[in-house]
Amino acid sequence: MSGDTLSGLTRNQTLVLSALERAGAPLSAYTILDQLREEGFRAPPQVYRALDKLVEMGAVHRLESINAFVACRHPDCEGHETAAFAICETCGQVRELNDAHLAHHLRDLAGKDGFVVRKSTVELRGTCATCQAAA
Amino acid sequence: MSGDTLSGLTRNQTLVLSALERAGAPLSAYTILDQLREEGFRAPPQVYRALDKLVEMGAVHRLESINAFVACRHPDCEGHETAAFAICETCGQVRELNDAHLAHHLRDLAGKDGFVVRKSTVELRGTCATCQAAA
DNA sequence: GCTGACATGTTATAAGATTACATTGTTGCG
DNA sequence: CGCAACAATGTAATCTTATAACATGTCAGC
Repeated sequence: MSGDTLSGLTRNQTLVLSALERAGAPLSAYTILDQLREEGFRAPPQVYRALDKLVEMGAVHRLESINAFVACRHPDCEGHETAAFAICETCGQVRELNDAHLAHHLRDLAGKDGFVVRKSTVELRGTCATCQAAA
Repeated sequence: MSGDTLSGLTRNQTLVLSALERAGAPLSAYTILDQLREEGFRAPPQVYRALDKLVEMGAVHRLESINAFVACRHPDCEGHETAAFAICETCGQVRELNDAHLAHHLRDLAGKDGFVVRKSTVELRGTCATCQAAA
């Protein structure tokens, strides 16, 4: 292997993951790119390639409904293909909801028609407790 | 009112909805645009404006995970904000799953943390029964 | 030192969505 | 009628998100 830094991550992967962990909230690929210009990043593929791998290995989730990426908080949990997310539209914070029940329920629901689920996207947009209280 | 054609839809809204109904499958905004060039469509806003209204009134759903739009098959059902979709990655067909249980479950799950859901996105990608059998 | 595999760098472009502004059309009303 | 007000439409430009294609670098093992 070549540019290892930590537990099998390459330099670019490490940088992208750190940026997401630092943010503690979802970032768009282009925001990450901007934050890593000082580290030498210059073009989108550098970010997207790292993100692809990180998503593949379960360290990062893609939030399809807002075209953004967020570091996974349960690096050791099972259901990376079936996680659900609660996205606060006020503060941008994301909570990862892990519920095996839900995954099962979805599989069953679709399965009634003979549909086989490969990947499920569950994203709830609304207001988190904190922002609710502040309103 | 101005360009009415049917039940309160304007000309452009009618054209866009017809295109989606004709397709019987999800279309991207730009595909719709291309299909409506002969009817005089020339720029994205004409499509997006119509789509916005149609989504708002529940006649069309936006599939966030594939950046596409699909005509709603249950024009009279309740849960337009909580519908779930099974999207076949082989044939492109979409099945709309309506399950009040699921909506409740999601609200409860998020609600444990005090999160209030405004809109939920549930999209399952996989293989439909037909394509499964053909494999 | 060569080679094969993988990571990286770089340019360009595709695809999706919105902003801003000009134009037209309808309606209500003096 | 004439005109103001508003809704829908048309149009150009731009912005954001994502990928394709190709060049370069790096290291392991022979």
